[in-house]
Amino acid sequence: MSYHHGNLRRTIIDAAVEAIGDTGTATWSLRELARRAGVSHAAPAHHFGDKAGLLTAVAAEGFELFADALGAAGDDFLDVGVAYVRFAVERRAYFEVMWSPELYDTDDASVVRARGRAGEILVSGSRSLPGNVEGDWAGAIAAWSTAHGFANLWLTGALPSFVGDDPAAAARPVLEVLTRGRAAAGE
Amino acid sequence: MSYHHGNLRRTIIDAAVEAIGDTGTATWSLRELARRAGVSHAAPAHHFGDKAGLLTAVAAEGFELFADALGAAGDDFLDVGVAYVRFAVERRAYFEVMWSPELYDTDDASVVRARGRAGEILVSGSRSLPGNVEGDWAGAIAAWSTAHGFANLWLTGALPSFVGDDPAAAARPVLEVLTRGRAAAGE
DNA sequence: GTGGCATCTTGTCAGTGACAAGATTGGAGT
DNA sequence: ACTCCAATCTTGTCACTGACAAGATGCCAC
Repeated sequence: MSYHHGNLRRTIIDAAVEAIGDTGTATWSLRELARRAGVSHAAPAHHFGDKAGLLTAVAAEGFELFADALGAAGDDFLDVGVAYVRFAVERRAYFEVMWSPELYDTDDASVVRARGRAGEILVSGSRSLPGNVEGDWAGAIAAWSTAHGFANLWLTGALPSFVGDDPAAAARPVLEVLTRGRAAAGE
Repeated sequence: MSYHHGNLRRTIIDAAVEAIGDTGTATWSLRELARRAGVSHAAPAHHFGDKAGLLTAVAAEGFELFADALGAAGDDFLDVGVAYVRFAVERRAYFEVMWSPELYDTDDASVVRARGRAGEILVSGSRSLPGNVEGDWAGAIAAWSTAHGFANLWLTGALPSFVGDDPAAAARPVLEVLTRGRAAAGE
């Protein structure tokens, strides 16, 4: 092992994401990540400043991955919603950090950019809501809230067991509730 | 100040709730709460064992208050949903702890009891969903998800500013989306 | 090939959670 | 009134943490 690690920044972020996925954001330490990477206890500080700096990097990367995942789902409201839930479960660590603004710097330039990209994709997805009219913010926010709420409830383990063990399959009928009767009612 | 505080348990819980409301669950320490209560650094440990024990007490009390708030809202789905959001914002500290299972002992007897009580009220509220049929778990979970998601998005500050500054007023039209056209479509 | 700079290390400090052992006190039983 | 006991709180201690300062190393542009 040479003096310079070579890819410490990437390694530390990956270790952080893994640790967060295992036990959350509070149970590990920068020093533990440093040990795991075979590096001194102060090395991560050079790249991230402090713990909030590391989590800022995780959040920024998370929003980028999130935007990618939503974008790949297409233009249909249901598909975007399912992708929203799928991302939350499959990349749980990123998702949890992203929505914990007290943990990182929400005004960081890379965070703002990535979050903006994800937001635009979300808005364009809500346009395919049946019966959607221009400026119907209640409908768009209801769709967002439902996907976000379902994802959070799934992650906290609060949902009853009969919804099954496949989050995407369970989310679809729930999101469909938002479309029931809407087209028929001509709203 | 006598040797025995007299009401340390209550005082520590209140101080914890206040601190969580200010800056979250990670920025304060048991020792700081002890100092604030004018008590030695190890006194809280007697009542709660450790930090998780304290948060377990907060969560249990939170679910009790939550059940009270939902119960007081009546039987209408919309009113219960609005009460859900209002509780999340007005008692933010309790709400955040309640839905952070990694912070406390979710199997604690008092937690299980209080959470069960809140769950029953929630289920009975979903029965008033327009077009509700017996066993329509997608509808009930959609309602729960929407209220829960809206509350979380509000708390994280993710919602656009045009929704206003009154969470209850903003939540109502969003929750109403779930009822649009449903009765008319006879579903 | 050398100077500069990003990268990483060593050293240190106050603060933290957790535990052990001892001090204090109110109150129940007699 | 007295004793004793259990709940409550204190003091002392340990390994660990985040944060900072100062120094060592080695890659790379020139």
